[in-house]
Amino acid sequence: MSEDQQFTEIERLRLAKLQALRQQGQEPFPPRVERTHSTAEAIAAYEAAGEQPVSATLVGRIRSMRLMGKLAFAHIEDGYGTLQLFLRADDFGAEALQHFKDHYDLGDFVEAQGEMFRTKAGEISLNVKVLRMIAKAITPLPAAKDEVVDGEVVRHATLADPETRYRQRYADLAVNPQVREVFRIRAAILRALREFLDKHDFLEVETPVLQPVYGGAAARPFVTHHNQLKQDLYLRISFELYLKRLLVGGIERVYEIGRDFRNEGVDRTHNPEFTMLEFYMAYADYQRVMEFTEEMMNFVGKQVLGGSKFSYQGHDIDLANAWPRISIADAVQEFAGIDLSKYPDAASLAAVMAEKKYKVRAGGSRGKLIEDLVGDHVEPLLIQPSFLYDYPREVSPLAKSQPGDANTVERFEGYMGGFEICNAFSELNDPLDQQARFEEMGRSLKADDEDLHPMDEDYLRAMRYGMPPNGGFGMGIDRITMLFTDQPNIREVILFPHLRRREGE
RNA sequence: GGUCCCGUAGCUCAAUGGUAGAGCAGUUGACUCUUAAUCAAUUGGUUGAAGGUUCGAGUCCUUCCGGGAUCACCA
Repeated sequence: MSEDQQFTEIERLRLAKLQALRQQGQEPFPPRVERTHSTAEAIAAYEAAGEQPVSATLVGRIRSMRLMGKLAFAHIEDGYGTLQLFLRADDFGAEALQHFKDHYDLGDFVEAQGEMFRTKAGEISLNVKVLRMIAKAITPLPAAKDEVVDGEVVRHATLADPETRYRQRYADLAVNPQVREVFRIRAAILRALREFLDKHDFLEVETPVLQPVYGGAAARPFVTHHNQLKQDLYLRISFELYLKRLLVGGIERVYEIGRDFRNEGVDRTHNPEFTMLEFYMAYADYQRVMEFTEEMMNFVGKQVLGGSKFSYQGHDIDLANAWPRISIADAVQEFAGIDLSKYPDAASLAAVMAEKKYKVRAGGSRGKLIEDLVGDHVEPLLIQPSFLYDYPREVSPLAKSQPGDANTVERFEGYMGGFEICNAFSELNDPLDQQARFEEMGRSLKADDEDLHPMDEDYLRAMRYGMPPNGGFGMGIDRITMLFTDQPNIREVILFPHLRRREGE
């Protein structure tokens, strides 16, 4: 491929401008810049000085240009806002103005030194004395133009194609300010969660991403290989079993925020890698964790949104209302019209579901069928923050059974906006019961997939040393971010979501 | 993986089976208070790829690539 063919016509023109700058002794990518004010600071300083001229050196990216014969206007954008540059032949120099017109483009980063003033049209601007290129843009940004309507900046014909936006997130972020805002909120959520947990004496830890035995959830793992050890390793599907080992070690309250990997289908609420918070709290049960969850989410709302109310996809949601707590049995009775106590086994439950024309999965256990009922008939209705509790034992191998009801475990899930946001239980700490559950699960999984044997002997050994009773909790950060930023798709809250590889890339 | 929809200029989008277009961006010129600046002129295309039907395909058919929605899957 010749050099000409890898660049578009516009790019070749810009490369020529870059070469011209170099030939004139102006380095288009200098290593150091001057900056006395951000754009916001410069405006504040000018106002604070009673609108008397204030000297300032600003940096930023050129976002608009309006060129006239002996006068030019341009807006630059930095991390704090935008500001208009005013270049007039009288002050800036006729030759310098022509040089600017010939060599500077939208998207270039510049350093501008001059004095703050107000234009005749009333906009606080920088009357530029000296302008310098600090990073030349070869490829044009995909945005068209900004229009100011009632003080709001409206950007026209901006990058909209989702594929390009995700593959070239840098371009998306550069031209779509609302995308930057999503990730600012995401960071604020993480900060607030850490602040809350730290305040409550939790210790933040990091546990292995590469694991010889995966576990803690029912999901297919990614497999990788360590060459020197000649050993297959799995990317973790949860943190659970490692974090609970730490309770055995005497850490009473522990949490981890990090990445989980699940080799499963991809849709608008699932990405192959996603960010999870898990915490474990010794001497707490699932009821205590439920209260703590409400408290934590209200704290996050206050820190991130400044209150408890937000809107998600047209629904007004309020974190501060007491979160309704509904048992699985009551929820299924109310929303699916089935009294679970009358159908004690998979066959009879499947029969009544078929009678009601509900979807029935072939060969599903009673617990699995109950989960399906909840997923189809209850979950989509739970728009306001709500808890479902008391789950079937056979879909919860790490949760403690209810006293007096071995088939029901002390577990809850939190819902908001019509999807699951968290999952928690009174953690099983009886090593003998745990071993039986693993064996049970091994058998039921074996029927589907011979490869799935998540028996973790070392975890059982840890538990035999004695694990304090504790409540555990897991929450998907991506989904919380979707809710708080009103995004319908998980890819909108992940900077570089996974997409299929394109030919030749 | 199944089904449906989509892919046209750098960006946003048009085009009954009949000459591939517009706005913005770009280029050239005019303009000393513009702000989607304005005015005049103008460049830019293997219509995602490869086949097929047809006198003629952006449009119809097949396969492939990529994306979106939905279903399946996901304690």
